[in-house]
Amino acid sequence: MIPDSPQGPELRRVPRRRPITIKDVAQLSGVSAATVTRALQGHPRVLPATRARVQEAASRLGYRPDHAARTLVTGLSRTIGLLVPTIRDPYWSEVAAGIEPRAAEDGFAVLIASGYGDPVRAAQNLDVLLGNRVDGIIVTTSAGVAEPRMTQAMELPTVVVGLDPPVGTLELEGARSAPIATLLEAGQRHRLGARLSQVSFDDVNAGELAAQHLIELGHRRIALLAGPSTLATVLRIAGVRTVLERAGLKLSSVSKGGDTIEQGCAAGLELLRRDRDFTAIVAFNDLVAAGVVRAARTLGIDVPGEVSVVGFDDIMLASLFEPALTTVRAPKYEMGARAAQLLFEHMRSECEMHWELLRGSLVVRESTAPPASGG
Amino acid sequence: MIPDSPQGPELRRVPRRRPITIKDVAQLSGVSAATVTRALQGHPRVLPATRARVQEAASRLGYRPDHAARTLVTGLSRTIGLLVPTIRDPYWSEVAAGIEPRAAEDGFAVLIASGYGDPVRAAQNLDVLLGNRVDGIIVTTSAGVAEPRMTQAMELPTVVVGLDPPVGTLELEGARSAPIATLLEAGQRHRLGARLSQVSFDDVNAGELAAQHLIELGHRRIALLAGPSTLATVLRIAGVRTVLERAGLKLSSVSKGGDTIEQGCAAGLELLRRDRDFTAIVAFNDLVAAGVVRAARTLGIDVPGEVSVVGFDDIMLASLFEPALTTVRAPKYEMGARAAQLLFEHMRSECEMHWELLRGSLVVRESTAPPASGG
DNA sequence: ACGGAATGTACAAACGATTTCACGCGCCTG
DNA sequence: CAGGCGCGTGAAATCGTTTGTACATTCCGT
Repeated sequence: MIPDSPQGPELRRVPRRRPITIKDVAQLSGVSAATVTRALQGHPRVLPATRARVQEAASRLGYRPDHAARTLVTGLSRTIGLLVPTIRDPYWSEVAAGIEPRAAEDGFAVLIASGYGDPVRAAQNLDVLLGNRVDGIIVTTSAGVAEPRMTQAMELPTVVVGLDPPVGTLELEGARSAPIATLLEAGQRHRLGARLSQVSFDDVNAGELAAQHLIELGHRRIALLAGPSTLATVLRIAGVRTVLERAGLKLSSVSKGGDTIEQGCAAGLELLRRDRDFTAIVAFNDLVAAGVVRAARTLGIDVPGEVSVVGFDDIMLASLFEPALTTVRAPKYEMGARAAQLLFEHMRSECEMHWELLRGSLVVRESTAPPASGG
Repeated sequence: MIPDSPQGPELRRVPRRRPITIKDVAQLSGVSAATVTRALQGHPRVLPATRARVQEAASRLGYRPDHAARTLVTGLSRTIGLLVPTIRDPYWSEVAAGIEPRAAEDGFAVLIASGYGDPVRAAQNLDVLLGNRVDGIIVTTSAGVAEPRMTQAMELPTVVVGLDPPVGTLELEGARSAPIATLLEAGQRHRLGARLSQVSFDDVNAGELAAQHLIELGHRRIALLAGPSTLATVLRIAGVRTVLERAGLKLSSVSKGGDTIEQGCAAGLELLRRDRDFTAIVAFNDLVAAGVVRAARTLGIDVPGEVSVVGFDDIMLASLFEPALTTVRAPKYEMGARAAQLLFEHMRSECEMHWELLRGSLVVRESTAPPASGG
């Protein structure tokens, strides 16, 4: 939207030796530039002999088509943009890792930009992507893009990964169960273009899996540490509640747990110091779960002996921690791969807009066990 | 080198609505295209009034200069390439995180490619970068690029991060102390262009820091778990040896430790089961260190009570592990930032080729303590 | 043997921005 | 008062590739 800023610090015009162009190849192989293009692109109406001659010349000269020129005329950059909060976060770097090979498979490069959860920087960096004429964009909801419509207005194929629009107004306690249906409906409302899809982690199902696991172990009194005020939190809680209600139970308590190990530890300390009317804790994610475990250790409470703890995401730490954390694994890499796949289908217009939920899977490790006193 | 493959799967030519070009802005503001460029680029010889009119028109139309066209004529893409083994590795994603903001600061986008430690894929993906006309490249040594000269031949500004060329031939025991000097000399030998620099972690110093720490704690018998046959391993061992020799000591034992938590655990088990003639272990990296700790726990050996363990890198796990690992922190983010800085200086030709060593810093946590029996 | 496909190739016009050069104007200076 | 200089602007060339169209060749069937 905003016109480009001046080019910034002067870059010395590099005296690169004149690059090999298509004309050089044309000359060496004794044909026109047009034929060179067709020969190299596999156009059918080129004599095999000619094609061979051209290829020979091209590889001899080390010809490499100029991407910019090609983009200029075709309007396709063979590049996709990825906007994440920060690549430093292992969660997102794994999503990114899932995207890359799928893109490379089609010869696409991935342009990475970070939003840092800040609408201003996100918008700026998104602009860098758009300025680079990316053919499509994968953007994570928590990157900080204030207006998803921003990309839609561009009529660019877009895939949104994740499901964490800040829902500040949404009362944590108020949202008893937020069925996917209403969310889908909300998605329909936002529907501005058909070249948009979304890939999300099925938070409700994840909550259900966690709760199910604890119930099967025999726990009947379960506490929960919520995360920040995002849909992910709300949905996971909803999932937990659903399963509990089905078993005729309800959550012993719900309190703020944050989303870092320190916050988890603090919340854990507070929770565990109160008179304990629970035998298990569902933490918002693995970091919080690790924090709770640490808090328990500090208080001399055994995990899983006295309290079971289950987290979400299955970050690398989860398996290495002591005790190794039981968690609901979020298919991060797969989400990236799926997002890339959808994006390519959109770019080929082979796919209608839709919302895809990827299910997590329960990973049972050492932080959960049957309750001591049988619940 | 290899002529471009055919364009791959057909992308439907998107019926994007005609994008706003510079001509539209020119028309609306009643000037020529040339003036629009100058006005928006901050060229000095444009009447303020004209500039204002142009800017107004540009932002009203939502004009965004076409990157491809600009690249075509200027020869500069305002994009840098980054080649890492895989972005999935938190180590490299942190390096990448250090690069991005520096690039964004100058309006540069970062194109990411993965080498997966495989020369073939690395070369392919490097080709994608080069095809995209990146203005510079940051490549990690372990990405798998067989020929560093590949980029140099292109006369592209390049910064190499890391220092792990496979040194298969190098005998682990043979390399008593590989002074940085000889490495620098080797670097000089490879010197093909002056627009190349390297940023490395000072492995020798890191080894020294680790050894120094243990000696200061009072340890006198120290064992070492080496990593894979890379320079990093050799140099760290050299650093450790230097300090030990200065104190009139020598390593109790050196054995293969691998570079994963599992390998570390296996090696740790073997090491700890032998009659223990040491009170501390220097592990190749944090993962191996964590493996050793796990092995110790398995055998009922207390860390740090009976054996101290120190690692390298300070990966996120290190601080969260129990006991939290004492380690020598590798300045990953800073290495990325520094690499980006150097690259930009190269692009502006403000900087001679050089080899920069970034020092680690000792992070004392819980896995080290004075020896029980006073060494 | 001849008209017309079918086929292979060349020519030239895009694509959208930057940049060189040239032009006209007003002002200063000798 | 005139020549020249600096300034602001426009016209046109240019970057390297793709692609629509036109031309030339070969080949077929009758």
